Amino acid sequence: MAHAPTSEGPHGSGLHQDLHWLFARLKQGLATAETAAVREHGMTLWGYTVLVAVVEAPARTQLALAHAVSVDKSKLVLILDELEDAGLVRRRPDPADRRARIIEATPEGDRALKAARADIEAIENQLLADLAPSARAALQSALQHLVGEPIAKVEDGRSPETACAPDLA
Amino acid sequence: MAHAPTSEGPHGSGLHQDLHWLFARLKQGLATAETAAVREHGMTLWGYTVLVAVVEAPARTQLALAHAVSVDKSKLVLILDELEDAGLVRRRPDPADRRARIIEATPEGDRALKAARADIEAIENQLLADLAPSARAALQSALQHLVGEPIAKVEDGRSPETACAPDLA
DNA sequence: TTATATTGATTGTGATTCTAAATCATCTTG
DNA sequence: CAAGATGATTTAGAATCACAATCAATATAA
Repeated sequence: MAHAPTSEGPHGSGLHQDLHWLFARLKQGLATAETAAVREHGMTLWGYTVLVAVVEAPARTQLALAHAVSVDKSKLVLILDELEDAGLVRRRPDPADRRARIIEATPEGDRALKAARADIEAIENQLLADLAPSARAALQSALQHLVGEPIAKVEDGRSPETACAPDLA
Repeated sequence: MAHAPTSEGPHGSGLHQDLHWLFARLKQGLATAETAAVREHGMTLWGYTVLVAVVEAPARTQLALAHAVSVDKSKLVLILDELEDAGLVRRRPDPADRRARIIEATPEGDRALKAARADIEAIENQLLADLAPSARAALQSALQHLVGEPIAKVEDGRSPETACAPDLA
């Protein structure tokens, strides 16, 4: 595998060194590992993501929740169905607005989330294990910063906001 | 583990700080930006990825090529169809093995790839624009290192090799 | 108040996409 | 030459997704 691509030069070096590939690959690896992890706590990766949002930034409506996790509202319905069937969240009617449902984690949901989160952190810590603490911090901070950046070159009047919803699968 | 998952600061930003979310989000952002970029050169993102592999690490068989880019062989067929229809690659019968097809880039494919690659590098450079050169180098090197790491905790006898094929869409 | 429009949740639909098996031709091995 | 393996392609089925359509409830305006 250790192919030495001819004369690296300033740009193009190893086969895939572009950010997109690196991100895609790392994301995918984490996705499968974490999918397996959270399944043992009765949820899917989407469920986990939504549950985190429910616990940490409770929203008064599913619409707001959907926006918070960057998922389509119609998809959120299914995710919540799963979570509710698993007994991890409850859809409570909002007394102030009978259309809305207040989503709240059940005690069991809280417990499951804590456990799942611990597992996920373990996975991610293990991935980062070989990195020096400084490199680790630098990575985290760089990534955190980049997610805030608009990516598309805003040529005309195009909104840089479009296209951010990641599929976690 | 100096990890502060607790919701600090102004709500909304500290929500998802796990690696998986960061990677997924960054990958998605780059995916849409780069998809648009390569389309102007007559290819899709998968096509671009395959074309890079074809040029930089020519494989004697589609199977090997599929493995190189971590894509299913049946999917590679469609990707190559696109590239061939666009006149960017050629399926040449292998004189030594009439089953196999040698995939090679056409002159036009070479040109298109160079142009597309320049665009992609521009996009990625712009994304990294705000990072200090040192942080940039650190990020690149950290990511490069991480992709080599096995991710799944190898509990039983499970292979860490499984589950690496990223979907670039 | 009534009428209209907006919001929130859900359901349905069409299109897209991936995986896995089946197919066909060719090669290799016994 | 027969039997199995390999390479490319096709097909079929499932899964997923975005988008429109629907239904209920609220807000707004006349």
